[in-house]
Amino acid sequence: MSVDYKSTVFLPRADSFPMRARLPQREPETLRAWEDMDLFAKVREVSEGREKYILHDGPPYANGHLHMGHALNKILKDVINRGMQMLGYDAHYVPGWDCHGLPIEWKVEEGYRAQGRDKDKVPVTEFRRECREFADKWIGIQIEEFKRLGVLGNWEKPYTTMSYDAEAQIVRELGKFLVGGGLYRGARPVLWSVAEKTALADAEVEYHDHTSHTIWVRFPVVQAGAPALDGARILIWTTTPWTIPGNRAVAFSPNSTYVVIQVKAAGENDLVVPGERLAVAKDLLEQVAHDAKLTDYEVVAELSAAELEGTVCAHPLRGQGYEFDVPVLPGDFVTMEQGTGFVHVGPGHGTDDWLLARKHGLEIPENVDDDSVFRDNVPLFAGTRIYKPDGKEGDANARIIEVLKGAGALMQQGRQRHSYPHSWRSKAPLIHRVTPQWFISMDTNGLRDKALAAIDETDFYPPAGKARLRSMIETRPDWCVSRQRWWGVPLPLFVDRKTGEPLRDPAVIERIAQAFEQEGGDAWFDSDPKRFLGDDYDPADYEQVRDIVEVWFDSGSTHAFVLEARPELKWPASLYLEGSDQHRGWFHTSLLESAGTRGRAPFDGVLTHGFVLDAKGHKMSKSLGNVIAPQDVMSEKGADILRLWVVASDYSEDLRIGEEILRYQVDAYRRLRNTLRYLIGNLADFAGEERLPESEMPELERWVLHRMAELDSVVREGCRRYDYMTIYRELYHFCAVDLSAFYFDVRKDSLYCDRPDSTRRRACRTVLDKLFDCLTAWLAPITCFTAEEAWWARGGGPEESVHLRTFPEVPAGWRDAGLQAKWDKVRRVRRVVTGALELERAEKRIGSSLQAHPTVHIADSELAEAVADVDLAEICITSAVTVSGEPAPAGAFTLDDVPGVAVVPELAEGSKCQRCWQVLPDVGRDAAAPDTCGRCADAVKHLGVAVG
RNA sequence: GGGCUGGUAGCUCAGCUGGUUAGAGCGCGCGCUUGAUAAGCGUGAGGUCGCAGGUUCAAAUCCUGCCCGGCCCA
Repeated sequence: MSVDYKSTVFLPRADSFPMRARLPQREPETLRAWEDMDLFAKVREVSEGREKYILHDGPPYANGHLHMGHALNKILKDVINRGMQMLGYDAHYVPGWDCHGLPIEWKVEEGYRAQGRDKDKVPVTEFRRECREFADKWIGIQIEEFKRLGVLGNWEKPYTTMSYDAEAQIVRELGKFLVGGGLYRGARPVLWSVAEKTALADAEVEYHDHTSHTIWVRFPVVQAGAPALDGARILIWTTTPWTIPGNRAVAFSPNSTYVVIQVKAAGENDLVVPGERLAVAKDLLEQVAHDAKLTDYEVVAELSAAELEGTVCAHPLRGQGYEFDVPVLPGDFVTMEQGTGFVHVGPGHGTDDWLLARKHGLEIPENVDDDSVFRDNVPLFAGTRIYKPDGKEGDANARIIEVLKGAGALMQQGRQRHSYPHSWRSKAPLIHRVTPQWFISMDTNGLRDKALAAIDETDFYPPAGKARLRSMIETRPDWCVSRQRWWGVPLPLFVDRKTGEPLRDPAVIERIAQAFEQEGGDAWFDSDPKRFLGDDYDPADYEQVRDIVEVWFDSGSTHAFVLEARPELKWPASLYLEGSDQHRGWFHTSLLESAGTRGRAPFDGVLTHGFVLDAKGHKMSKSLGNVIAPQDVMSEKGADILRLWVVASDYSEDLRIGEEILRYQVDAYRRLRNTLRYLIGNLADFAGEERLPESEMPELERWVLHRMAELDSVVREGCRRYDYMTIYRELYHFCAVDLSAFYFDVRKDSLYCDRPDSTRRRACRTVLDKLFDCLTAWLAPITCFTAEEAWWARGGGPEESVHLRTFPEVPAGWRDAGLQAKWDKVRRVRRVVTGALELERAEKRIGSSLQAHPTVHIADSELAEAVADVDLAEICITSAVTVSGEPAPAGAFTLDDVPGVAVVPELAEGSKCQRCWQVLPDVGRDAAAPDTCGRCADAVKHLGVAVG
């Protein structure tokens, strides 16, 4: 009997964009399509001549698979690049890799050990070749992994620090410091790995717990600064007995008070002599007495720090080869946390010590050799060893303790577990020792000041990065750029055998650079020195340095051999973007390198992101089993999910990731995808002629346009400020709350049932078309795969890829604050209606809201005015609404936060239209379309559909 | 141990220079729809704003200490 009108309803058709996204399968297909069309080249083509935006890639290290930190870093870079590109810039992104250095060298050595080969019997260049191959292999792997994340860049021509041109330029950069006098050879304490026989960079050091000897040693006063010290002994405490032979001073805190005590008795401690007088810090007296088991003592004097000045001690081993004086000096680094308040100073074994010694012109002994063995000239201890190659303790400490005991200098000994520096590779404990190393001076040529000034000229995101970098530059010591290893750029230095001075000749440097450009750094080892020295110098007069350049200088020079060398880029970079650890890493060294050679930073802006933590906010680690690999997310959920996670998170802090968090992103993704799908479905047969000028549109449409104008600002501003979290939140809210829950829901009736030529439907579809245009563009930097899929699903636009577009221009006229204010009020009234209907549903009086005909009593004049010319039935999705100015009857439905509105729900009169399901009085009047309302009957007839 | 940084509902985030019952979305519970359906709509319940003090008429917002996390450094 009843007619099936479904075929006359214009339901969305979105087969080309299914909800089942299958991202793990589809994304690789999209990638292939991009490769086939050479998307990156095309993007470059369309942006030719535009202002450049250059995000210079901080090079990841070429070993191992990507982890979540890499994924975060590269996705963030990609989102920003794409955003700037769509903002209208030419954002040419060149990825790069850091290739030299110990980790790779170590890996290759591990292979040697496994094969029983001896590294020392392999020619340097063969070893280096294997390192190069190792790096090459991992670059290839990482390229594929980065591409899978959706990262768009110049993968055809990435940069590497081991390319010949890079190695050559690194030599030239170092040459600038050399010729300018900023590079010098110095002896100063470095953290030295006995196991690897090399100095380590700060970044190569890890702190682990380590059990050390602790000793309390007495230094006899030979020249008292204050009478109370006459004949007394100064007590020091240290965890490194082996530094005692290197002692040259004792330091005290200039802000503390000290005491002299007389020992009366000591229990179970025959190393203390009753009657002797000892000087210690007042605050630490009790602790010292307890540790040294002084059972009875008396404070005989109290001394200010100033009274200590001028005091001189003897070395505790005076008479056995240690005859020099040991001055007692003020030192800011002395703390009252542990020990005695006096710190023994070994200028060769600590930075504080070294600085103090330099300040007071003390000797800086080089007591220990590469193997941590005391040299022949060290009395009593020559030949003893601090650490064995496997990191175990040698015989030095025991011997020193024994000798101190014999000399009556030792007062007490023990052990303490504490944090201690270790090598990141061998995990062996390190020592501080002075070695001849090459340094870039922070002060020659005003490098520190230049760098600090450059920081002030730089924009930091978030701003806190500025202070962080600044404080590091302010306090850092000279930059040690030499390493005693094989895999790196050779230090291009010849040292005059007579003077010990390096040859500072630009021509020599340039000859070295030329050779490296042709053959790479291997040329250094393969060539006769004459090749570099030319005819001007006699090779016999010079020693060729065999050290290599530390890797941070390599990466600090990328701006020179990438940004300056490639005409398609620009110097300085628009932005450097890395994790917050790079304040001491790449940001830091790039700044120093560039400030030293070019007088300014190689970047206009610096952006730092936090670290990826697990769901509970803890560091990811294999041992905790809380590691989430990007490859797994990729194969289970898809890159767009990971990309959503990145932009939904506040990258300025640490980011958490976990199963629940990812599931949340999957849900969010589905919502966004469904929004696109709804647009595509309702625009399936949209023709350009259908478009309606904005001026002829209903207010509801113009309200959507207004919202689009707002979103446009959010997107553009967010891109400029790298604030994607806000973009994401606003976009999502717009899709879920404004569109899906309101606009789409309200306009469903019109889209499905109105005549295609009706103004209302045409206006709506015009807006849907604009929405599609905007949303695909706005989402393109974020969900790059899905935005493209949607773009293609509609048959594509004028551009063959969504990524060739820029953000659509949104006419300023779309903004209408008055309309916004009015429709906010309309929606407030709507909420009261939907609330009332919910009660009706609970009471089972209605199911669909179309069954209702509420009466809305509005006492609030502003709300009444807002609603006056609005079809509330349409907006509330009911079949009818009666608006009344009469006072509401008792029991009418109200909401506390919408005063002045009361709703009395009733059932709609009439019968249900079989086409639009509204309940209307005029259903069934037109025999040509039985059981339909007037609007639908007209639509059906217009369609010319045979009914019945 | 030091510097920097953070700790707001189950989750991701808003809450500006202190001022009514701390917000949003998601998730969850309940209901509707079954013509966005591996969808959509409505609605409800969730928070001692890390803890403890203090300043103030008033603090999630300011101060101090502590606890827990992170980065960097020693």
